[in-house]
Amino acid sequence: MLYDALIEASKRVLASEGVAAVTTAKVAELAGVSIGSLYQYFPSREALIAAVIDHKLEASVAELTPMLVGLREAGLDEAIRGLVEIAVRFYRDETPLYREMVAAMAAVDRDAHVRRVLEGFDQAIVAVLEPHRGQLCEGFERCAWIMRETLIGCVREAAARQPETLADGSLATRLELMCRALLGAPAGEPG
Amino acid sequence: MLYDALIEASKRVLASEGVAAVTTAKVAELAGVSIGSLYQYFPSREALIAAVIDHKLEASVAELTPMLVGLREAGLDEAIRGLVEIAVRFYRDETPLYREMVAAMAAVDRDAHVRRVLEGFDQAIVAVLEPHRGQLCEGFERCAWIMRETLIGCVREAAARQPETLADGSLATRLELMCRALLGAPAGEPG
Amino acid sequence: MLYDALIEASKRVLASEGVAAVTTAKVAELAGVSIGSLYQYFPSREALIAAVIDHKLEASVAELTPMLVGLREAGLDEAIRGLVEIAVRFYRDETPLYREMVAAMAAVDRDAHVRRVLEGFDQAIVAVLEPHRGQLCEGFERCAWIMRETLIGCVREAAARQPETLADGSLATRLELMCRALLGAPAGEPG
Amino acid sequence: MLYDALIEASKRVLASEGVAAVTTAKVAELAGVSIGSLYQYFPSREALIAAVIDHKLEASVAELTPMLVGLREAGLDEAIRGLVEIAVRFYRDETPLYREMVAAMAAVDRDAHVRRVLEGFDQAIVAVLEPHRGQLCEGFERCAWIMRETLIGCVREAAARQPETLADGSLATRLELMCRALLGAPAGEPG
DNA sequence: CATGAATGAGCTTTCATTCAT
DNA sequence: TATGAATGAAAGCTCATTCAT
Repeated sequence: MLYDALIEASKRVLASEGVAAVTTAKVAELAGVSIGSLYQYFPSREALIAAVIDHKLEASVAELTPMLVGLREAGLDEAIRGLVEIAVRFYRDETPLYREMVAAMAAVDRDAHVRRVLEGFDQAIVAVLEPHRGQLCEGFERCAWIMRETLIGCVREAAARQPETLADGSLATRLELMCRALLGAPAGEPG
Repeated sequence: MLYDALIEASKRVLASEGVAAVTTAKVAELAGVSIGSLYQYFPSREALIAAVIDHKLEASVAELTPMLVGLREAGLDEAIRGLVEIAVRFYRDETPLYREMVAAMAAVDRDAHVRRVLEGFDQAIVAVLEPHRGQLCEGFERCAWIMRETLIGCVREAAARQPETLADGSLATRLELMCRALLGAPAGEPG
Repeated sequence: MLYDALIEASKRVLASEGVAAVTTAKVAELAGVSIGSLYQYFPSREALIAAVIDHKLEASVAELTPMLVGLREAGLDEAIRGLVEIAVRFYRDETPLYREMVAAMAAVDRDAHVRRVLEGFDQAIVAVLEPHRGQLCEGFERCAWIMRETLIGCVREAAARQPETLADGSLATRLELMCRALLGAPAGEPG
Repeated sequence: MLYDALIEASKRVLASEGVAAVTTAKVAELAGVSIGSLYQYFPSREALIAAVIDHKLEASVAELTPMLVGLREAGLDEAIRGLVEIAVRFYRDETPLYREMVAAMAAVDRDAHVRRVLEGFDQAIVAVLEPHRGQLCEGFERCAWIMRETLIGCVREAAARQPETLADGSLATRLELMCRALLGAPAGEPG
């Protein structure tokens, strides 16, 4: 489908050359499509970029949701370790695309949508921790966004500038410690 | 000096309208300078934007360094609390400019310089904690970047989407807990 | 019939938005027809616009001819008054469409056809005056186009910029005076 | 001056090929100027076309005003003959440009300006006739636009389709008769 | 015949950059 | 040095037209 080809091409250009390089002509050519066709699927360059962002966010949600749901059955130790692991596995490889997506959002204003997706993640985290509320500090639900921001931010930074800490698991260990402290969870048995 | 006027004008446009709006004509006019003159100080638009980024980073360093140096005398509790406080005070208000600077960096590639600045911050943090190494876990020096990323990331996100947690101090409290856990510091007395 | 629907849709767009807005896509949609079908009835956009012009001219001829024929029985006074009246009744309301048609003709070149239609009108006017040739100046037949141009031009201008002169009949009175003078007709009894 | 070259080039394209053919690229090339420069003098294609119209109107005013002023000293016969003559001399050669200007105005909306210019002409006509008000019908001032419309319209039509009536003076004779009748002037001595 | 997705030439406009003054 | 008019490559977008279904 041309629509998908255009999204795919845009994503490729975005990840490798940045928003400014996402020109309608380049995307169309890379997708093997005429510019005219591009404009039959997207009313403007802005709309195209917005669609790429939305698309990527949706894909993230679709990929992460089942993983998070799977953790609802887990014990507290496993749950925290699982959340950290998901962050690592997921954000490790996406760094360049995400970096450019931040720039793209500044140019296209998808803020409302992004916020909705992030809140969805926060709720999913809360759902994972809920069963263990007895072991957690009061108001732990309001910490979900801090956890999410810390996990994603650190994994991203690690991918870009401290890759060995991802490979040897040392980052994961540190993140678990931080999350436990944030949630008021008792010290876990060494993973 | 014309150079400074141009940097200042660029920063203003960047912060309020984004990288894409930083055109040579607009910057020159805002600086009260002809475009011809702009090109006498900067070889290209890219160079101008890069200079703006560098300038802002240098200013951050200049502003934060004395604060960090001041913390070298402090006790561990005070030190940790102080680091969190610095992050809050400094990044709370800069969110829009930083957001646009991320987009700008994606377009101009200042990575090496950014890395150098960040490493400088990490070393400053280590210097603050050094006196208390007996109370900290082994290898705490290698945690500085995690701390830095967590503090900056969370404060920025809070400024953008959870401002009340900055006002009521609840974010600061949580961040302190996380930092202590990260560093292996003993539980502090309630601040 | 699709043909008529397309002509009708074109005329509507032409009258309300001007030639430039007459796009094949818009016309086809308004006619409830696919663009593909449009091209089965008209070889090009030009041909479509030309057809619209021709259509409108034909309709004018069809509507005015019986009125003019009706005047052949009339006395001279009545004939002149009738010619003025026809111009007023007919061109009063068509101003916007005619205005756009002038622009359209400049873009499509229907000159030969227009000329033929206008000559038809001139002959019809002559036929109305013929019975009274004894009361008219020599060569009055060669004045028909002057009469036609004056009547149409003034009524159109009045409709656009002097509407009250149409309502109170003052324009009609003046035009009658002018026509009489043009034709060398004796001063008429006040209508 | 580039400004004038651009106006001139536009006028040439407009007169010979119509509004639709007035593209920024074509005008710039014909003027021997880059498109970039065109946009330093005119903010848009619309503005360029509007300027061409305004320019032409101003030129007409500048050319006709002294002729009209010159007629204020004249006797009634001479005045009427003079008004007709001015119309003939002036509009005889401009037909194609005026034809396209009508189309252009429909596309650019200069109506207010055009109206102002036309009213100026009407006032100038009144000023020419004023000294003879004793010989004219009551309310002759309100006939100026009818006179103007008739003269311009008929000369234009003659230039396009009845050129011999311009050459042999027969049109002028007829128009004088019509004007006299319109104004209620006594029959003039044969010119 | 009818459809409408696909095409691409061509239009308007912007903006980084140059260079004669 | 400072200026800003001039440049033109390149971007976003439209729309007449075609053609496989």
